[in-house]
Amino acid sequence: MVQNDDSAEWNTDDDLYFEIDNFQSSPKSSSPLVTSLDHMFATLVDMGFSDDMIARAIQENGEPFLYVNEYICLFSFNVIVNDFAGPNAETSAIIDTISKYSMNCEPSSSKSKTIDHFLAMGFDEEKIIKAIHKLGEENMEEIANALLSSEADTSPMMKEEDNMDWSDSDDEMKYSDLLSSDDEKDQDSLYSCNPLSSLVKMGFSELEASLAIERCGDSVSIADLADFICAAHIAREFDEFHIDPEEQKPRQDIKKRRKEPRPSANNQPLHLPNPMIGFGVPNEAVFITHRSLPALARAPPYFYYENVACAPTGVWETISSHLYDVLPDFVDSKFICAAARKRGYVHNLPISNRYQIQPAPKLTIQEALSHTRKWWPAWDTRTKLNCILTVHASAQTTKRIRLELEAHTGEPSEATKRYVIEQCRRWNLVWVGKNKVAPLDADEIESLLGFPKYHTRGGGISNTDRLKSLGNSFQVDTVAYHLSVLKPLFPDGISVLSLFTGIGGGEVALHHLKIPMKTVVSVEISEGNRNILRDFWDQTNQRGEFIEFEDVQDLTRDKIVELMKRFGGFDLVIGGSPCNNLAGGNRVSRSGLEGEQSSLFFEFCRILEVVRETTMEMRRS
DNA sequence: TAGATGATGATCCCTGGC
DNA sequence: GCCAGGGATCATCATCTA
Repeated sequence: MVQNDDSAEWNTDDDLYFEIDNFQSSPKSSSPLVTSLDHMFATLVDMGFSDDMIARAIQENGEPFLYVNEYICLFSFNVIVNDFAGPNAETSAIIDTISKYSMNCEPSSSKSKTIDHFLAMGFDEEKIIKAIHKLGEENMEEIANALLSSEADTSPMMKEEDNMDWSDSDDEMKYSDLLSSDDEKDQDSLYSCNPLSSLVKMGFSELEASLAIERCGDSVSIADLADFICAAHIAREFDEFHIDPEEQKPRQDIKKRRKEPRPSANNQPLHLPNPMIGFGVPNEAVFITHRSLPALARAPPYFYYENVACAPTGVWETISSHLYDVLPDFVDSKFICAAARKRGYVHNLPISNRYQIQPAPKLTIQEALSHTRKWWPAWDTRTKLNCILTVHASAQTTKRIRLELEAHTGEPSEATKRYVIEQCRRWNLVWVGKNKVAPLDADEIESLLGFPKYHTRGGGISNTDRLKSLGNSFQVDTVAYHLSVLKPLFPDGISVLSLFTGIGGGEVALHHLKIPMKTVVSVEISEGNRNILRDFWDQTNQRGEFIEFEDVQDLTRDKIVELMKRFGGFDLVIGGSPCNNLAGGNRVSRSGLEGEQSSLFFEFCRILEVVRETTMEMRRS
């Protein structure tokens, strides 16, 4: 079982990380733990249950699991924490759970979902069905590989960056694969005669091919047209693929409720997915493991950009177009922790084999803030907090609520309940006593956002600034989930260029993932935030080199080149530029990407481009 | 003077009704 | 398909207070 004990803080549980780390770095070891788990897993597979069902059943019975490398590793925390209690102790309960899944499973729903998924990617239905029949519908990745292989002759640009052998530790090999652009040129010349017929031959429908040509113009390459169609497929998957099968209805029954978004420069409107789980979150059984990354985005280094999802119309289209047309991974952190945080992440990271750092965050307010549980009235049914902002409720607000509640001797009136709930939602209030609500304090926010306890405490930063910095930060568990794919790629450590570092959410995520940081060049305007990160660096005994800059504009081309030559380049450029002019909470200057602060996004693009160019030059020489 | 407090809408999206 | 209503949102700024 995952420990409920609050003492299991990130910063004090190094032993636990050590065990996880060892387990992941040698997944094929013959330790009793792995042997037993492998045996149980193999036995259940032999019994005809799918990997997914087994994993879900084990999770439901209290055994979290991790996706490691190319296969699922079952992982028992009580084994580690309590010195191997034995995975077989709950095997019968797990089998019972799987049996229920099997009995309750609607074959058509899951299979149609798998078929729909690959249909949306443009594969032939007959081939999909054959692949599912041969490999099992739950083996999404193998099905995708099989389909890609079968399509290779007719659809060369469908090769996926995720199909690379990530276990290969030779970075040069991986990047050379990424950098290979000759294939792109060849395929363009191959299909340059008639774009429409070429796209149809590649398996796209005539309608979507002609639509792509109409949208993009007939002068663009076949590869770009194919990328456009694939991008549209993925965007559609955001809206449809993740819908609960129980709620999924025929397309003609879905009411069109949204206004048509303003088209972007490349005529590609972006939708926020509902539910907002992007390419997948840890607790969802279904997630996308492959995507078509535009050729331009495949060049090193890896980049990871974050900002608020609910930005003014057209902003994400602009961001995407400036970051090599990579589609944002829109994720609401409420699927990963107890607080909502709707963010868009544009990155060129692989998306398969992600895993969550353990122990996983608590998913409900009552679990995450257990000290509030006994005061929580039954009529306040909230289980998730709203987004943690930079401002919090005034004492007047909580006083008004207390007086309103104290006016009733028993159960409050319905009007009072409505008022209190509305205020609680608006200001993210939690129950701290009888008739007493309070805003979250900084310590609680640190915990909810996945930071080590007291991460922002001390160092001369005021409480107000502490709350402001936290409100502007990453949700560490969400970012760590995305960055987890880097773990097998950089076993010897990673060099990071961290822009708009804030209080170091990216660095904390890498530390939690136990990815050694060889170099961190950090750029952060706030002195208080720089102090916080420097303290973190010292307190966690980092051995790498740590360099700070105050302003992104100090990172001139010459400076970047100098730093890259000194450190051998950067493996990851990470950052979330200011959202001040994008955030809904801004009543004064929500002026979009052209705003005073948010226009710094273009500095992120400038610096990333210099790093990419310099990386190319360094690899050529 | 630094830090804390409290009042200040706009925008986007979803829901539900017609 | 349209529209009104409501919920949610990495905030800003003037004023107060110690």
